[in-house]
Amino acid sequence: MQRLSHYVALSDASKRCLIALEKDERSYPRNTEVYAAGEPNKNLFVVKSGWLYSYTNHIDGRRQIVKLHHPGDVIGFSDLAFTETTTFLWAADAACLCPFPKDGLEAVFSTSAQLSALLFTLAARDQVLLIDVIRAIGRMQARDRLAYLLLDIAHKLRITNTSMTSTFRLPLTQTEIGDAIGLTNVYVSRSFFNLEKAGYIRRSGGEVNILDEAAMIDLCDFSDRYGAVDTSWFPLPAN
Amino acid sequence: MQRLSHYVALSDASKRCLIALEKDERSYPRNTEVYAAGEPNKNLFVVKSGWLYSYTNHIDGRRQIVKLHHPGDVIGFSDLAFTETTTFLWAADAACLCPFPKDGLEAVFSTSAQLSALLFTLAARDQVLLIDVIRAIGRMQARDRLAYLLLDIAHKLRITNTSMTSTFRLPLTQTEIGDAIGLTNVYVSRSFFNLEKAGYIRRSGGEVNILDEAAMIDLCDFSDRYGAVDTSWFPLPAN
DNA sequence: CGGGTCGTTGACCGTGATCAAGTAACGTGG
DNA sequence: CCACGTTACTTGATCACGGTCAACGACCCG
Repeated sequence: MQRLSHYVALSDASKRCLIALEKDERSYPRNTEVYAAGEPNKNLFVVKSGWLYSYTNHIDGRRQIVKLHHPGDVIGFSDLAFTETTTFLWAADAACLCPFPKDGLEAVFSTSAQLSALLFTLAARDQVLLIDVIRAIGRMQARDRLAYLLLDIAHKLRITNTSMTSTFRLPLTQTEIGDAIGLTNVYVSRSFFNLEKAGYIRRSGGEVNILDEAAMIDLCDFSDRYGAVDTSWFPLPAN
Repeated sequence: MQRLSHYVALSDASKRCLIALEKDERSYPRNTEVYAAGEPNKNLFVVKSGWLYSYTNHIDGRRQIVKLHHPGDVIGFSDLAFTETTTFLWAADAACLCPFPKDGLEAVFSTSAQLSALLFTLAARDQVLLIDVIRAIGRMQARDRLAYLLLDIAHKLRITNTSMTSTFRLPLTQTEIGDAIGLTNVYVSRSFFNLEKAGYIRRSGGEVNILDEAAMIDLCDFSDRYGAVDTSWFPLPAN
């Protein structure tokens, strides 16, 4: 809810809707599966804390990580259209989630046009983020893909943590990073070394420090999608 | 509208909303740009006829095609969150589009919770389709990526054209196909040859015939996303 | 101390990119 | 009707990026 009111002034009705959705909560230890692909999906989840990711499996055992989830994210929009989940959800770090039933959204659409529009907009932005990933994986060399991923994470973390400078903890193994950007763990290691050697980043103890953000933005032609969203067309909060 | 009522019985209010959106129309010849990335985006478009695609440019001149658009598709959801377009839109074939202003959606959200939910669901499905592309580009070898693309197109065309068997016209150059699945035109040519040699497809005069769909589905672990969508949680059409 | 996971590094290999040449189809204008 | 230019597709030769396999060290935890 904090995260949502960041974008637009919510009406009281909208706020009541949201509070109803966040009442429950559940904890998951590090390295546990929240759900598997193909399960009936009745819930969406709001991330209260922790890092998680959604992934799919490939026939030969390889994985593709599709989305990283951080505090404030809503997980499960993309599976709304289906009765079964299409991806696996994994807690990369100890996490706390607020599950709420899919038909809780029914109440949102019926009572708050404003909130509906906002959720729709966030789903739209998710699409753009996925498109950015496609661009990175489809047309960038290894080092630039890694630069892209690091910038994306940094910018995303800055939404909720405005005090964050350019250093952040990265609780993912290099295998996981590779699964996110279509590389092997070995080449992730080499790409890290490349970025470090060039003076773009520094690593120490599970933390990454982005030293030359401007140069890295050039490498991968990065655009920040996490800033303001266009709310000009939204219905009036009156209703 | 035809396409939408395919999924759920629309209320009269919903239908009136839709008709208002489709009143205008505009034609584009083959190989023309509808809009460029970075333009102010005021409109969404419904495709009445033709093939189009959205793409992004990369620094070194390479392109990444991100979505193919066919009759019945709504173009522009993904850019709702932004005041400027994030991709280019190109008519790969003579096309006819119905533009409608972004704030036309405001009316939808205010008057029809049902229609809002449906549009939301379709946007959600689009996300899953993008995830499928990420999986293909990130973790499949060339031949399987092409198999994936062909299957995706075939299944999509079958939504609106139920009589379609397994043969369809493919009005894209091999360079464009490569831009869609992260390959060069040369390797697209070779991958086509592979699929043909293996007896999976046959080509003639701009048409593709899928001979062994089951085998191709195995190659790329394909799932059809275009069938039914889950409408069970939708608000009642009463309002 | 032993076992496990994770990251790093080296050697080698293969997929797909790159470069280039050749062919076919098509539209244009003389 | 042919000459011409353009675009698309194919095919061959070569190359390089990143995959694969393997070994080793660091670290953590029991």
